[in-house]
Amino acid sequence: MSALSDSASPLYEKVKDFVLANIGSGKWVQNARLPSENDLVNSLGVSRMTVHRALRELTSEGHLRRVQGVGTFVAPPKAQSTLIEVSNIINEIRDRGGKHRAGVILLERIEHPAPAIVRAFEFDRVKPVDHSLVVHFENDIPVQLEERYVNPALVPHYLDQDFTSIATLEYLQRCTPLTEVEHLISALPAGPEQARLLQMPERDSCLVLHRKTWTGATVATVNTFTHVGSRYSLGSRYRPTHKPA
Amino acid sequence: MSALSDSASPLYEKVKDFVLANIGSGKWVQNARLPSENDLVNSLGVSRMTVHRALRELTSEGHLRRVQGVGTFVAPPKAQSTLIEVSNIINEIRDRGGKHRAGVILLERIEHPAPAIVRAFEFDRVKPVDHSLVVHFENDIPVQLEERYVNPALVPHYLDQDFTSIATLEYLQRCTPLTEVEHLISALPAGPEQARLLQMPERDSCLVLHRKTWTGATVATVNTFTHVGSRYSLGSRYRPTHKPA
DNA sequence: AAGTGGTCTAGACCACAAT
DNA sequence: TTGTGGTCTAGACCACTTA
Repeated sequence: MSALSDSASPLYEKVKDFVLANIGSGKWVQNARLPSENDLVNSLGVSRMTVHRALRELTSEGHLRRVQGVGTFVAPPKAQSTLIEVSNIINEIRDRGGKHRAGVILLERIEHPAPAIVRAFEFDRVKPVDHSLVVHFENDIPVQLEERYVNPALVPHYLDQDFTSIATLEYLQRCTPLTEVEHLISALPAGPEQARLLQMPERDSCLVLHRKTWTGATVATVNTFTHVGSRYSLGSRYRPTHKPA
Repeated sequence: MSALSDSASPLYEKVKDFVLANIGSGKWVQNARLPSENDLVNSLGVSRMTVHRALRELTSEGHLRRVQGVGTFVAPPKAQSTLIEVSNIINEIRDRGGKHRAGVILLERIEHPAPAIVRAFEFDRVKPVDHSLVVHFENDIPVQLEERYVNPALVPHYLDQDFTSIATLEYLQRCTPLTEVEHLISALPAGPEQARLLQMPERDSCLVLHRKTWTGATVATVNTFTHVGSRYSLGSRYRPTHKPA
């Protein structure tokens, strides 16, 4: 009695499917104990290494919990969260097959930044920051307004790069290891400046993504990406595990 | 000549560390070809299964790329993306110390869903779906309109749960293993129904999160979460991976 | 002491790609 | 044909928990 499907997948995949099917059908409920490896070896007719690999992978995928000397158990449901991937706008446009163009509005070093900027960088006193404002076009239609404040102590020569061809995030990551990222997504009506630069009606919805990055305990960049609500959405597909076929 | 560290970790971990050290030091650069499994077996003095497990895990972690019949190569740096975590609204509100309340607007089984719904579920023919519409309040102010379409074949008795106390996602995950999630975030002006249910001015900005989930190849749920732009934003802080000492 | 999972080996067969 | 990675086995030893 094999109880394993007869498709042309590896044996350990069939064992994984067998276990997932028993969880999915409710036969093995949350926190229930699974048969031991040796039980599965006997009932499924495969070697222990194969059973072990299947159970090990299911454990690393979050479906099982294993305790040496005790047993294997059905794990509680996945952490109560799912993930969204944020890629850079240039790759996104190119992946869609669109034509990308960037227009530099402003490049400057601000010697005496406004209090809000100083606060965002968590500076203990006023320090200069570099500032860039770039519009990204997809097929000559503006889709994103990219505003960045960069800590020159971590990213030297930020203003000297070629903003029209290289993804800024790539440049930053070459300069300093970004160890932490904070995102905030909101929906806001367009103000006059957004409306002008993004060629959209004032008061129309913008999708705004704030991103703040750190290198260690130091704030590296403070960014605001403003998108035309009617022309842009942020998407992702995420596979917690991944099953071939 | 083992070249492996002598700490008390498993052999396959030492092999992984050995490989990562060679990549980290620049000895094996991007796209360079690694020694074959048999080479490593000979030079490191471990069995092929152990080498194979180390290389397999490094591949699944994104450090290597393997091609059957060809060889093993150093993978290009991690994909140019950062992640946003999406948690459920009830936990979010409670984490902020707010008072959560949910109001059920509609619970129904739709025997003949609209074409758009049938298409979203990727059904081959018209099948019934369960439908719920719930408003979530934070301190008695509406913040989210939660609309869900659920596949009854995967989630039996969906309409019978207590929508006011349990996070719906938790309930779903207890019923069926969600293997894939797709998100789409957009900013849109509020229509009449949104304005009424969320007590917001019409045409004001909404932050809309679409979420579609799968169990294997089957669509499990199709959801739309609509938030008042001026009262809600989606946030997260992310720390890229780090190695345990 | 008995049962659990964790690791490791030696050897085998296979599918695949390059030669 | 040769070499690569992919899988699988049988058996072994170990560390750990429970009784």
